[in-house]
Amino acid sequence: MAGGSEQGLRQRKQAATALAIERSAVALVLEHGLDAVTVDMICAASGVSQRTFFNYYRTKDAAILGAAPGKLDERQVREFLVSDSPDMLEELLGLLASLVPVNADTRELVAPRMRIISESPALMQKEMERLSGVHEEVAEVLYLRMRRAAPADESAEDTRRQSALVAHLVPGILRFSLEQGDGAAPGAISGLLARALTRLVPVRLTDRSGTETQAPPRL
Amino acid sequence: MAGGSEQGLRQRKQAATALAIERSAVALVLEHGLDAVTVDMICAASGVSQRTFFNYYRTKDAAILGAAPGKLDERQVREFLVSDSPDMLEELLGLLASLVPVNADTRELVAPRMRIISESPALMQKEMERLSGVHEEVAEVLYLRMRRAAPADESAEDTRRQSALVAHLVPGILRFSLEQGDGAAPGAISGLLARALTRLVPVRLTDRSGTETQAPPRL
DNA sequence: ACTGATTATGCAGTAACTGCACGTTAGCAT
DNA sequence: ATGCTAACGTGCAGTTACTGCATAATCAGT
Repeated sequence: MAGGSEQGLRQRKQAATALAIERSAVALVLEHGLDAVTVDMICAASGVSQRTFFNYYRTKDAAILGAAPGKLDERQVREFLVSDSPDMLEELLGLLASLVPVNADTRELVAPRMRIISESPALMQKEMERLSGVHEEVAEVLYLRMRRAAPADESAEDTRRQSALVAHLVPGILRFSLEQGDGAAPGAISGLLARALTRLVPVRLTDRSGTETQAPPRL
Repeated sequence: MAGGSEQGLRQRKQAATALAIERSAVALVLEHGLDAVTVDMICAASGVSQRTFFNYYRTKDAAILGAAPGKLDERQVREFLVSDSPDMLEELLGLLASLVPVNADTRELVAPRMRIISESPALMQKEMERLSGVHEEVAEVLYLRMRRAAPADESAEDTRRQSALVAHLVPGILRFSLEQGDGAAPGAISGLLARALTRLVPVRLTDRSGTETQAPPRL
C-alpha cells in the first residue's frame, strides 16, 4: 500500500461513490436550498439508487454535512494534556478544529459546507449535534487536564463537574465563532470570554487554598 | 368561576383538545419510549384525527414537549436590567426559568416531561433548539445589562460581542443543569462556572475589594 | 332558527427512511 | 482463466411524519 490508489477496486469505488454523493448534495443545496433538495435528486445527480444512498449515509443531512467527526487527534490530545499554557480554552478550540475530517478529495467541499451550515439554522443545529458526539471525550480530556492543575483542596468530583460544565459550553462557543465568521482573530474568543465571565459571575479569587465560598444569591 | 371557563365553548374545547393531546403524548412516550410512539397512537389515545393533531402541533415532538417557550417575562426583564447583583448568571437563569409556560392544567406534565427529555438525546436537542428561540432576546437583555456596568473604556461593540458570546453559552448551561438533575443547588452553577473559567482562560482580575490578580495555573 | 366563519376530518400525496430479497461483482483460491 | 463466496448495489414494498385541499360539523352573532 504505497500510494493511495492501491486499496483495491472495491474501496476505490466506494470512495468514488461517497464523493459523488457528497458533491452532488452540496452542489444541489447550494443551488436550490436545503428544503428544495430531495434525496431522489441527490441520487439522480450522483447516479446511485436511493437504497445505495442510504447505505452510505444514514440521513439526508449526513450526506450534506459529510463524514461525521471522529475521535480527537491522539497526538494533539497528548500535547493538550501536558501543556502549561494559561489559555486552555484556546488550545481546546485548536484541538476541536481537528475534528472536521478533511482529505484531498473533500477539501473543496469544506468552504461551501460552511456557507450552507451558517445559512441554515436547521443544519447548524445538526452540525452542533454531530460535534456533540465528542462530548464525552472532550469532557474526559478536560477533566484530566484540569485535574492536573487543580488546587490541592479540590475534590475530584468537583473537578469532574467543572469539566462537564465546560464541555457543555463548547458547542455554544463553536457556534459563536462560526457565526462571527471565523475571520476574527483565533485567540480573540478566550479573551472575550474572560472579560464577559468576570462580569457575569462573582469571580472571587482569594487564593487557591481558601475554600471558595459561593456568593450569596441575594438579589 | 370568573377564572377560566368564561371564554366561550370554542376556546374551552380547544384547550381541552390540546390538553388531551399533550397528556396522551407524554403518557405514551413514558410507557413505550419516543421511537415506539407514533402520531397515530397519540391521536387514537386522545380521540382526534391525525389532521387535527397537526392543526394543533406542527410536529410530533411539539406535542410531547408542550407549548413552545414564549417571550421573556417583561417584569422580570426589567428587574434584571436594574439589578446590581454580582451574580448576573444566576439571575439570568432565573429569568430563563420563566420560559417554560405552565398553567394549572399543564403543571402535572412538567415533571414527566423533564424525565422524558433528559433521557432522550433527540428530544433534549429539540428542547434546546426551542429554548434557543429566545436567543436574540437574551443577547439583547444581556447587552443592556452589561453595557450599564461596563468599564468606561469598553466599546459598545465589544460589549455586544461579549453578550452575544454569553447568549451562545446559555443553552449549554441549561442543558448541563438539566442533565445534572436539577436537584443540585440552584446557585451552584455560577460558582462552578467561576471556578472552571478562572482556570480555563487567563483571567486577569482586578478584584473589586483589592487588587488580587489570579496567576494562571502554572504547573 | 339562519347565516357566516371556524374548526374537525377524510383523503390523497410527498418525502425520509427501513427491511428484504435478488442479482451483480470484486476478491481470492485453484 | 475459472469458479466460488462474501460483499455490495438495487428494486420494491412498507412505515411514518407531515401537507394541501375539499367537505362536513359546529360555534357565534343576528
